[in-house]
Amino acid sequence: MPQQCLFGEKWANKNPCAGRASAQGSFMPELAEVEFFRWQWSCGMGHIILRVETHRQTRIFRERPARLIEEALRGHRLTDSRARGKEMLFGFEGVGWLGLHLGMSGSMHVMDESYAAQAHDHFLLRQEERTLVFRDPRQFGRVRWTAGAALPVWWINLAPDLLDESFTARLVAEFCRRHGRLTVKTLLLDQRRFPGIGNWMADEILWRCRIRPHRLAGTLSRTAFTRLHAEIVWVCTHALLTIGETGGEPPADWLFQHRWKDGGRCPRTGRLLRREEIGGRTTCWSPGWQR
DNA sequence: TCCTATGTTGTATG
DNA sequence: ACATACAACATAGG
Repeated sequence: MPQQCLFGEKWANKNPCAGRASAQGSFMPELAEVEFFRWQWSCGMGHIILRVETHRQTRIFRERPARLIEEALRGHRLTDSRARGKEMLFGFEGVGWLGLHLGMSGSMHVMDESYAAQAHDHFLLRQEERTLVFRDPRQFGRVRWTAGAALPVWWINLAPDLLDESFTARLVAEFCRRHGRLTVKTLLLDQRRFPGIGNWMADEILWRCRIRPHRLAGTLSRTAFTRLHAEIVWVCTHALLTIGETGGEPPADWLFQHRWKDGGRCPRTGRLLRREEIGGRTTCWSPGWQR
């Protein structure tokens, strides 16, 4: 099974976190951030989990008891690592699969072997030379475990990767027509068709398409479907090349850099950006530019 | 003190 | 049954 990783599986012995203090901070996980965090743990590949430490009462273990996961992982090698959208899957010698989701505030880190857990470090995998850390203050994240060599059903049923050739403009059009009464903003956040797109990516894509986020999906033209597809692919690709690879941020000519600032201006028109709540999520758009 | 937060899900409503 | 809307989850920071 080929891995969906833009950069290949180039893990080495080095710690990819080294010299990247800013990435230890808090950015919220969408497609590229998830890929970045998945990559962080790659330095643990091929190494045995000596011991697992958990905060057993936290919500991230609501699907499986923490104790079960502790016992399942102990003594086994981390041998597989993949991401699709916001979901991650780590394999252990055919013994089972660890599924991770970062929720709203999750992050992953690599610390030294004697690292002491901080308040929100709910899940620590101890290896001989390092500790793999799952941190999540708000506990909207999730840890799953599926025993056995076969890929978990929930993983197999995930929507196709947005950078896979099977993701086409036709699929976008069909989904928009099927849910024609939803705003296009709400639609882009649907992980069943657009895995990995989150709030900032949705706004970025619509801004590049010059489509107002309020537009009902059923009112979009054929041209709009084509543009949507193209910008989805473009934003995913370039987010992975910036955020995904380095843990940094996209360039100043992205909406990303302006969307949260009061008085932020559209990089294309220079006009003030507007923020409104659409479908329960704060949405940023550029009046006059998006129609 | 009150408001916000880049996500998902269970439940209510149409 | 099906699609859509929204409160709830838990914590930190402005």
